[in-house]
Amino acid sequence: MNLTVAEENYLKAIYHLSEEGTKSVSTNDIAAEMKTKPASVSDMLRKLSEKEVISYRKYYGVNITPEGKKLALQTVRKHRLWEVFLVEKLNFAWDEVHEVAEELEHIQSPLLIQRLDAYLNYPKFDPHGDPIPDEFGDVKARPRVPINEMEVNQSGQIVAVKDSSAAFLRYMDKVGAYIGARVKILDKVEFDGSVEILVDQKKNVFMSKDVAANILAIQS
Amino acid sequence: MNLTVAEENYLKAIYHLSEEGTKSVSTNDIAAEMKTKPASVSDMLRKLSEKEVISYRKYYGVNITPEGKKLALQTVRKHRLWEVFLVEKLNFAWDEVHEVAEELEHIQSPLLIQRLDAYLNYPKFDPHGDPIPDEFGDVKARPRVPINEMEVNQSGQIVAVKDSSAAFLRYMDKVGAYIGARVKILDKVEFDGSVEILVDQKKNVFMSKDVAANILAIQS
DNA sequence: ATTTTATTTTAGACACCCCTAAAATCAAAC
DNA sequence: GTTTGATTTTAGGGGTGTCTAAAATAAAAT
Ligand SMILES: [Mn+2]
Ligand SMILES: [Mn+2]
Ligand SMILES: [Mn+2]
Ligand SMILES: [Mn+2]
Repeated sequence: MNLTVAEENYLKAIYHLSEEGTKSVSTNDIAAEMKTKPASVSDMLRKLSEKEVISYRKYYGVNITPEGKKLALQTVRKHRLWEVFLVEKLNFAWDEVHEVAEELEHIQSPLLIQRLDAYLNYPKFDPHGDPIPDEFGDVKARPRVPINEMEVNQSGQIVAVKDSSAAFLRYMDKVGAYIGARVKILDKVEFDGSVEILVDQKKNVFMSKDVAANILAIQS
Repeated sequence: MNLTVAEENYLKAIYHLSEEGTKSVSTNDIAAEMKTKPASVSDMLRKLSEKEVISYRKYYGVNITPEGKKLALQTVRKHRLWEVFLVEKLNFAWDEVHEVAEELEHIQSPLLIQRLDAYLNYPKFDPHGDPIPDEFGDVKARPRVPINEMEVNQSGQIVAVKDSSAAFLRYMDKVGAYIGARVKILDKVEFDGSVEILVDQKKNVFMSKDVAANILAIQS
């Protein structure tokens, strides 16, 4: 099955939205994710459905098929490998890679990806801590907890961010919260869920629940 | 001026054809180069003309404008830098890079190209010996002579190939004629222009005029 | 059960890029 | 100068992907 660039982008979005919840994905959600209008989404859903990468009942939302998931994971794999390349080899900051990877992920060349993977030494995670699927689409999932759900006095290690936007990543840089940093929950405010944490054993940071929910850690 | 991928490809083709001769470029030549139909070319010429990257009088062929040349050279620069990357870093053979570079050259990111250039140590030539324009579009031209135009007993060094097709490059590999190899003209057949050469001071190779015309050398 | 509201789909339109077939134009031969 | 032949353009149409406005449908409220 050959997909166009637009189809690949839609399918990847549908895959990501599918992973978030267990229910089928709505037209509006896809439109929001893709920054297009629902009418455009309906049109695309018909095409993706014809190519049998999604299953689709009008008005009742979308489910990705096994074939569709496999294709989406290939795109995710390419996206994340390119992100690693940009950061590790070309010295991009982790908040500068997303847009470029969004283009690079559509280059069609199995050899290229195979060689890139080898060149990068078969990385397992991208610069944002997200797992890189292998060539068969298998993902090594790590248990990850948003730090606002950790208990006071618990320690852990930051392994990923949920939000990879440049704005959020720059905030992470600002407070010294990099992937791999140790964190300890010092205090939680019951009222609004905000937390105070110790980052990297040296810096106290106070953050809202919304921010904390985007920082994922393994507890230790 | 923003060009679509198709427009970039056409403009690059027009640039290459312009460099070959001094006359303006014909619709048919562009169609042949782009492997499309003349009707499609006419359509595209109208668009490129509106964007003022070519000057175009109906029925009288095309000339590239200074602005168009600058844009074409940016695409050429990206194409050749990616080719170097593929060969030097990802161990592609020089006959495997063209198709992939044809896609990679359209990635939009000035930072990416600047970093790639630095990462590759500011290469001056691509794997086929073609010069890489700098960021301002300046090209360092080398004097290059097709080896069928060299005299008997003259020596030189292969610096480029005119034809970069996989088939021709594999022939080059087969006869041991790599970029940088020394060559000496041993004999020329008046009748059909074919030549016998000594490659790399060790291998005698007999080739047709057509083949020899695609191997470019500096005389020494 | 009916009305209201939110969501989703369809209709119609436009930009892009390609095609075939037909018409227009240029250049060469007579 | 007129005819002929090659080249080029235009006309018309198909596929992709987007949009706005209107219609259809589902879900929620009464
Ligand atoms: Mn993308
Ligand atoms: Mn990422
Ligand atoms: Mn290209
Ligand atoms: Mn080249």
